[in-house]
Amino acid sequence: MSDSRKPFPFDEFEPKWQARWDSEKTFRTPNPGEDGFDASKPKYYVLDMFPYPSGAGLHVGHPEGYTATDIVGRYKRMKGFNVLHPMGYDSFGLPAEQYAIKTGQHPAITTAANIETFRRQLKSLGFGYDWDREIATTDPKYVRWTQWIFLEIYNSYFCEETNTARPVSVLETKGWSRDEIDNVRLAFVADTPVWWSPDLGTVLANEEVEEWKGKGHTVERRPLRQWMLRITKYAQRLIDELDMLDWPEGIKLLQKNWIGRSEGAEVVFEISGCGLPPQSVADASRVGVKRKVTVFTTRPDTLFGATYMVLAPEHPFVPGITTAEQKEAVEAYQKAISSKSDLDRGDLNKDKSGVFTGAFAINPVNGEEIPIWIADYVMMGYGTGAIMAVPAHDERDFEFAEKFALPVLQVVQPTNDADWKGYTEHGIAVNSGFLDGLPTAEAKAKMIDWLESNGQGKRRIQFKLRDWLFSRQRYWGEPFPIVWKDGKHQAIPDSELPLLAPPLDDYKPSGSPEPILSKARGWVELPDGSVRETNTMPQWAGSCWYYLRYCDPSNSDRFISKEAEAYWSSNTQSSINDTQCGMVDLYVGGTEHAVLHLLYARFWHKVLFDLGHVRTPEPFQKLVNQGLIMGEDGQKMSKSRGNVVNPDDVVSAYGADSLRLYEMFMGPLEQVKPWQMKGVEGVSRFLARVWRLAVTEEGSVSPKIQDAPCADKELLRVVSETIKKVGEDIEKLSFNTAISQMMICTNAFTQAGTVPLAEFVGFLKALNPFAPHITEEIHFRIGGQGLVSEMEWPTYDESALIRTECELVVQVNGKLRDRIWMAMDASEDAAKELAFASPKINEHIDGKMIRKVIYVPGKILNLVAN
RNA sequence: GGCGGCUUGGCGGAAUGGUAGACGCGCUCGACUCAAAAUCGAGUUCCAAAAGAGUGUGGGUUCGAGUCCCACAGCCGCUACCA
Repeated sequence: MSDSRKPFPFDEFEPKWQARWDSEKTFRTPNPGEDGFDASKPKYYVLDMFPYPSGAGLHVGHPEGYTATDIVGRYKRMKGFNVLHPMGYDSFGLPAEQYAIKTGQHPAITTAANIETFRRQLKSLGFGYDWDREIATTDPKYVRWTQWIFLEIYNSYFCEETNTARPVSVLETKGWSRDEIDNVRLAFVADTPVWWSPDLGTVLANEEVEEWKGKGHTVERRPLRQWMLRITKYAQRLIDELDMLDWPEGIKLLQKNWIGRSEGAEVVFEISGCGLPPQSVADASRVGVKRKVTVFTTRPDTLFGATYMVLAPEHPFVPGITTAEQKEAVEAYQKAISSKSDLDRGDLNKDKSGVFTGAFAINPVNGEEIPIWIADYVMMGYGTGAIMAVPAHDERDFEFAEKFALPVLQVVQPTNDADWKGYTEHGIAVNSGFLDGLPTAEAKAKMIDWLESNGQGKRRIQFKLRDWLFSRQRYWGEPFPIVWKDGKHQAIPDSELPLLAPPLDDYKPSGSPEPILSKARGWVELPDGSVRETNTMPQWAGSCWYYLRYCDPSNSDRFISKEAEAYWSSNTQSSINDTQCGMVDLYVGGTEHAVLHLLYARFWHKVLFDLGHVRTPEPFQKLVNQGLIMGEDGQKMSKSRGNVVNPDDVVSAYGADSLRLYEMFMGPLEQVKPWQMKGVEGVSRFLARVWRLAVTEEGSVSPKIQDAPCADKELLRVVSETIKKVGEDIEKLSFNTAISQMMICTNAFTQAGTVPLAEFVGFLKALNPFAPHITEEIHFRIGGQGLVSEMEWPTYDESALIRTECELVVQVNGKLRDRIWMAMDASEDAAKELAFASPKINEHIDGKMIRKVIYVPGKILNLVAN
């Protein structure tokens, strides 16, 4: 498109207004105590998920959420709020480092260049961020406080009595020993089997494994010494406190399922001596095997139906209990399982496999001996790594029992006519001694009582959630502020923060699990003989608290000042309910962070809450997930499909306002929707129509603009309705319908012939949050003073909305038969009279009795006749 | 397998239980133009049309259902032997 073809000169005025907002700091938000702070205004905190600054630049998904929050932020400013609307960069992490390795440049350089690109692109879209609050997680001034928060976590334990974190100093005063304290810290070191990726040179959290494997990296299971965060202590609170949040129910459920609470019981089985030859009993005692195995079950009511037991192949008791005859088979099986990649264990698991250990366990409830097997369908990582198998009422156990010809014993009677074999629902207990006749729920309770009073088990709540594997072996992350002395870890003094990674020539993966920082001997080895921790933190660390730092981004004394924390946590009425538990009023971002980022950030926030550093129990009050934007072919955008749309191209062809408006007009924010370049043209045409209302082809003020009271009642009504609806729709985040109303309003202006100035300016204000540049420019060209962005939200006269006449729909037996113009407040009798006068109505009620009349004034008259 | 979401014209999508298809795209016709583009105006669910039919399918509640309830199907996500 050549310049002369552009319907309005966005390429000239968009950069002009961006420069003006920038130089005048139009969107600067002062903190309490700073110049220009107005304490009488309520606060509104609207947050975007900050981008990871990749080399590829922004994609069209970014401006979707960012435009939505920008509209809300600009609108709330106009409505008289102190709006906190910041932006920053999640600039640590594995992708940055991989990119640096590929290009041979230091990650600090590539990261800075990428941030530069992102900043330019964000500014070119005219977002009203307070750029004075811009942060990057890699900034040493930011790292300093990430490390400080880590030390707060490190120096805390979880107090079971209060159900909160407390400083470990509490334990010191109680006389706890150093080792005892280290065992309960919220950040702790453990030797644990982890996912190690040789070509990435780092371990990965369980939840990251799939992502990187998908990108072609290899991953293997290894036991390694790692830092962990005790997030499991917060499992119950992380579930319960979801109730206070205005989040989509689907996301809440996703988190609940991830945390995976299940109620059940531990049952203790003794290992029977009968199956054990003397030498293996001796083996057992030598390796410290207790002669009891504990299983976890959610169905203690089925204990009478347990016909065998299964241990995970890695279960530590396995070597001790295996009989001499079975030893070879068991070891072969264990070896086969450990060499299997998890892919095999996952995808190719159609067939159950397992081996008999030769040992037996005694069912505590009836004294029966049942065989102990090992099988890979039992995981070491969940429950106790051992199960009682009840094949009659568990699908997996049933499949296994069928394959290995193990007995299947019914203990639950279905309540419907289903076959009892493989019946896993609740029913009535049978063949179960003292439980017989009880429904499942009661049977569970009675069995747990029995187990507890006989010392054979106890009630237990089990979570799927594992402690958070928090260390990485990479270069591009925050080093741990920890040194090791005499085999024990300790925090470095606060005065040494931030602890930055040493410069390295080579940060490529070595193929060994030794962290990359250990290569920097001069950094690692300290004069007093202690050595630095060489692991680094995962990318999540920076994104766990960035929303707090925005509140007070340049504070060098605290991660956030008490005053800033108090003000930005203060209660404003959210649009959904009146109580506020989260600091951020509105948080918009993609579903890909539904579990991990949002769970980790909630966890850190709760620790900070417990320690008295923040006053809200939750970080994010209202969460909205924007839907994915698909390619024009309806497929996910990807380079390989060649359907990627670059926002820069759209901006240069149609302007930033058109891109913003189009992304909001595509459909509901939360919905998945395909890109259509024709649609961008459509909204661009709409903006051109608005432009031509006020500006002639020569660029002067259109003569249609008349600075006189609006005499056109209908036009006045449309403008008033538009201002009303746009405001309401922004509150509901229903941007597509707000835009369609503004299109209706523009069409009304166009048809009206003259455009009354006051109404037109009101309209410009309503359009401003969506299309800030063109509205500023038009306002300027028609002689307006000041910035539209700094004006108050337009008002309208309620009386202008009132209609006196309406088109009443007349139905006969629910079918539309006629429409009648009549007074809005007409009585039912008057409406009926008009209806009976209609030939179309008479045609349908002729010769019939009117049985019932439904009249909704202004809407509908339904005659029920037969 | 489990959980969640979605299903409305040729397309993107509108519809507090009350005129289905707002608004936009596309298309058709007209105006302007030597012509085209742009722009402006009219039309556009289906059927030639009256009648009628019509919101994935089948049932139900209701004076009235795209909307509420039950069952089913298809598509898209996430998750996966969690005992």
